[in-house]
Amino acid sequence: MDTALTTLTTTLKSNSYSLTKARKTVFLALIDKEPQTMAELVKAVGGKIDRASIYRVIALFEKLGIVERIQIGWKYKLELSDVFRSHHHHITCVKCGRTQMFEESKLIEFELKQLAEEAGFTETGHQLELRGICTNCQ
Amino acid sequence: MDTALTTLTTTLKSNSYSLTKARKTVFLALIDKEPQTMAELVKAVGGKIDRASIYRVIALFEKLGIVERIQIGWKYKLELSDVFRSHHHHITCVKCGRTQMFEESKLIEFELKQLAEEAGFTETGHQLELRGICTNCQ
DNA sequence: ATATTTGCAAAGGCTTTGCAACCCC
DNA sequence: GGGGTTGCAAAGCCTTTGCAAATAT
Repeated sequence: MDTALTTLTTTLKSNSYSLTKARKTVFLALIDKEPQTMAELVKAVGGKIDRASIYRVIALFEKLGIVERIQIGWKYKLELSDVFRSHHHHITCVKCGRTQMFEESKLIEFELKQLAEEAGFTETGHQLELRGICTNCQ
Repeated sequence: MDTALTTLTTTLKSNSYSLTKARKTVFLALIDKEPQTMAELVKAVGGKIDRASIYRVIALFEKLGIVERIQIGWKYKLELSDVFRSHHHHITCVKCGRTQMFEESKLIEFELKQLAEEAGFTETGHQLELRGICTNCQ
């Protein structure tokens, strides 16, 4: 986590942004946590940081690749990007709504790159969202 | 397209819903079209159908599996589901924003099912969103 | 005929914006 | 000190909801 803060500072500095109280607070609220909705994030740091600033910090973090917006159904949640966590995706139970992460296989990653190429694109990233029924709900 | 309308009617009827003017109009605005945002859809049929009704029709169509909400970045667009179009996904150019569809491979589909199983889930569906740079923008 | 569906208008959320005060380097 | 940032309040979207009128079978 100390390393993480250093990485954050470096990323900000190298893009000519400063490490402010708001940015640090939002970052700490995201680290080592499950993906959060904006509402949850606002609840978590709302007392300290203004709603509008949270939105601005998240927008900046997304631009700098610090945060990723992942889709859960038609809503989205926020989590730190692959720089701070290993590359993964999520599967959500359509019955109970529980979300769980899983590592992606190298094979699929390779194939996705290939698919993109066949379509005439150079892949720069992807998002994968699985839906299913979890063990408890079967 | 005549077949499509028949399928629509059947799907509605078998769920005890009727084929109304609003539902037919929205359906026709979606058929054989690129994925549309809600705003575009409203613009397309807005003169004829009220905004609120369009939302209600889309909600119903989603529930019945007639329409799918696909993610493009952090927005969503609407298109007819696999029942009316073959199963596919989209790739979006991060530079020019153009979205293109591509067929998914059986291999990937199989692997996704497997991944879900390893996580303890029975897969019921998935969404895949690729980002990349298209030929024109390279 | 009557249960469903629509249009209208209004409310509810979420997100963005302008601007003065404030903070970081 | 001075430009980048924040908080506040207000505005802007997008989406949902209640209800009376219109429609489908």
